[in-house]
Amino acid sequence: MGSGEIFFTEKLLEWNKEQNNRNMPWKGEKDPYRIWLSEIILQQTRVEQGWPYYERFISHYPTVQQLAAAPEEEVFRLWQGLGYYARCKNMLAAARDITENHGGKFPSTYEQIKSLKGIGPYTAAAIASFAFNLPHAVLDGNVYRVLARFFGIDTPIDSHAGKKQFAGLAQSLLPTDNAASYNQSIMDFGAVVCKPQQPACDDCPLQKKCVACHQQLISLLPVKTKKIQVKKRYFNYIILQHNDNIYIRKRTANDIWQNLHEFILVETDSATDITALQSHAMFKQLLGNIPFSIEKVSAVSKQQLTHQTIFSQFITLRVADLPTLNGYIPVQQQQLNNYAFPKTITTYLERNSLQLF
DNA sequence: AAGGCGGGGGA
DNA sequence: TCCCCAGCCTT
Repeated sequence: MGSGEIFFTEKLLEWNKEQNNRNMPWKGEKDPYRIWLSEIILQQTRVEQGWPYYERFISHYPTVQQLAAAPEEEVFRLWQGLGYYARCKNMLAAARDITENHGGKFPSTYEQIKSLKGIGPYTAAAIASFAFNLPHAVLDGNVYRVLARFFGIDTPIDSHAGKKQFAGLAQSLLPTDNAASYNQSIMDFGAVVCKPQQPACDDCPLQKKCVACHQQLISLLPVKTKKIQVKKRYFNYIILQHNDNIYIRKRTANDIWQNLHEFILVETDSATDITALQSHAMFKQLLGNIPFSIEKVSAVSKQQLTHQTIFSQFITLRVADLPTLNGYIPVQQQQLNNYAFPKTITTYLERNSLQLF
């Protein structure tokens, strides 16, 4: 280990001891179940956003056995609004795996932890170090940024070479007898001091040897190469009502919002008004032979996702008879809150008092 | 190796 | 608008 590396680790631990006042409910937690829950919730998610979800899950499911025994729909309802819903599905699968195949005891080696669904290198290292003090360095967005800046590394962090390089460096910096504390420190440091925008370099205890700070590279590091393409989609949701029944289905396609529910969807490749929509093939296929009256047409709402812009419009139709619609089931309006919906739909439901949340 | 997957906050 | 957030899985 060079002098820069020793300086880095020592100063970081010192900062943690003397200046780090970041507080979170899972910090210092030793129960691997609770640590795991927090880590899954926090994947690609800001602490402030995940915090209330963590509290809710712990309160509903204090143990992994209780989570494993929960109905899937109930768990998705608790996850509703948090995004990246595959995490929820995988989390439940892992909970059931632990209760069924690990005797209800959370696995305690890095490899066993990492083999659980939804747990990759970062989460495995976090659980292994926090719960069991095993010497595995975490490598998350914070760590990439702190290391790239301090050591002046411009290898793209979203490349294979970059991942390998940063993983090796991170591991070499880890004090193997103090993994939990060190891992917590570097992430807190990245979140509080070495922030993405306007880092607090003036108060930074690492500044003396920080390459980015000395070479004016703060805003250039870390380097990312991939740029995402945002595509536009137009969702026309038919809220088909018969008395107090509304038709919904679970999304199963290889697409966004998998395992969440939605109304009758007619997706079009451009903005479409109600008249044009009625001649759309999908509309005719679903509703062509059913007499209906148009009750309400909403304004178009826009939801910006990372990789898609969703324009959605809600059209309320009323029918006199209870039709059979391929793939959709009628649900009583009061029962809608038993199902998980994507944000764009819950927002509509709230605004139109169709459901109490 | 690359692309897909949510939602929200801040610049 | 764009970027980032305690990343992971699939192809």
